[in-house]
Amino acid sequence: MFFVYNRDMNNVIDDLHRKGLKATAQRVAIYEVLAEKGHASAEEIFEVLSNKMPMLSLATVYATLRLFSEKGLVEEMSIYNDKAYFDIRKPFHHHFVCQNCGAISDVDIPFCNTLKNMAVEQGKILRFSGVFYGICNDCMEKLNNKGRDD
Amino acid sequence: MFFVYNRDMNNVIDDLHRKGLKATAQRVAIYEVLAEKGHASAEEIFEVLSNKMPMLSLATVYATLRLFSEKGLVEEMSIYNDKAYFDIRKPFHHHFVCQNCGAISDVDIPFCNTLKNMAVEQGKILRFSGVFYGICNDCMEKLNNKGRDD
DNA sequence: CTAGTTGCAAAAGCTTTGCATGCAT
DNA sequence: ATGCATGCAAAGCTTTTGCAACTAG
Repeated sequence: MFFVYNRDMNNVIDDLHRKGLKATAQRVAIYEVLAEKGHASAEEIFEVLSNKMPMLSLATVYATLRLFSEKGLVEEMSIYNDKAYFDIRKPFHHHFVCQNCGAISDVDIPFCNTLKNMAVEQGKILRFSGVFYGICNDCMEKLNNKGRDD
Repeated sequence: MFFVYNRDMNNVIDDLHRKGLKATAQRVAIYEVLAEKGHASAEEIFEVLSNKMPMLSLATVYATLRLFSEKGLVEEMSIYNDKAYFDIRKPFHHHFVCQNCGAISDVDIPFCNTLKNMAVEQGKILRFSGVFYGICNDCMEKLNNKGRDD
């Protein structure tokens, strides 16, 4: 181990060991970036880390995220169809995506039982992904101001 | 116009004209495949049509789907992050995706107000995408039978 | 007639793979 | 010590783009 991202590292190492994974520096770092950001793409994680770990390979980030996903440490989000985002597993929550600036924010909502009950007849439900697409408040404000100037 | 996919073609032509689009044979055909299947990927549509329209280009299918999406004739679905699916616009409904066989089916549910009200504080909501991931009834049965044999 | 569409091939972007090197346990 | 991880470069997919030929209105 030759790299320490922050002091809570031991918790992360334990988390990885509990899932039967070797606690490499790369895995710990990737996990911590995700824990801090909540959700991120492979590229974003790579960017954040490449200063402190210049040798880090993007392929490793992808492999690690896939592994984490299989072990249930993170959840792969389908928000844009051209890029995968990964989310640290939390109790049920959904996402709001701004179609203007691309920002993704969490929407903390208890799982909607109306939905669940009506879908359950299709099969066994393992998870639900809810995504709101719209314009975030910041962009609404900017767009309104722009409208006034014209 | 040198190709007729079926007899309801006139309705499709009108739909396209109403959106200010030229009614080319390719567009009519793509629209009709989508109307019949409900949702499909560009590749799937291309496969279905390539018998009857051997000259059809996959790039045209992509361009057409993007155009339809901009005009509100179809909706782009993010279900798998590696491939886009397109859905004929219908009143609110969600999707069930089988993680075993990949089948996508509709879940007809009125828009859940609990969700909508709690998300509205994040910004202006334009649309909501709800996806249930699980194992469909067919696969559940097959998997159970397999279990018995072992 | 003319703007907009198509087909083709090449390019772009995201993700995976194969393999030699290196490291956690 | 050894099986698993990593890094690198190349390949694989989906999707977009540039451009010449064509066509719907």
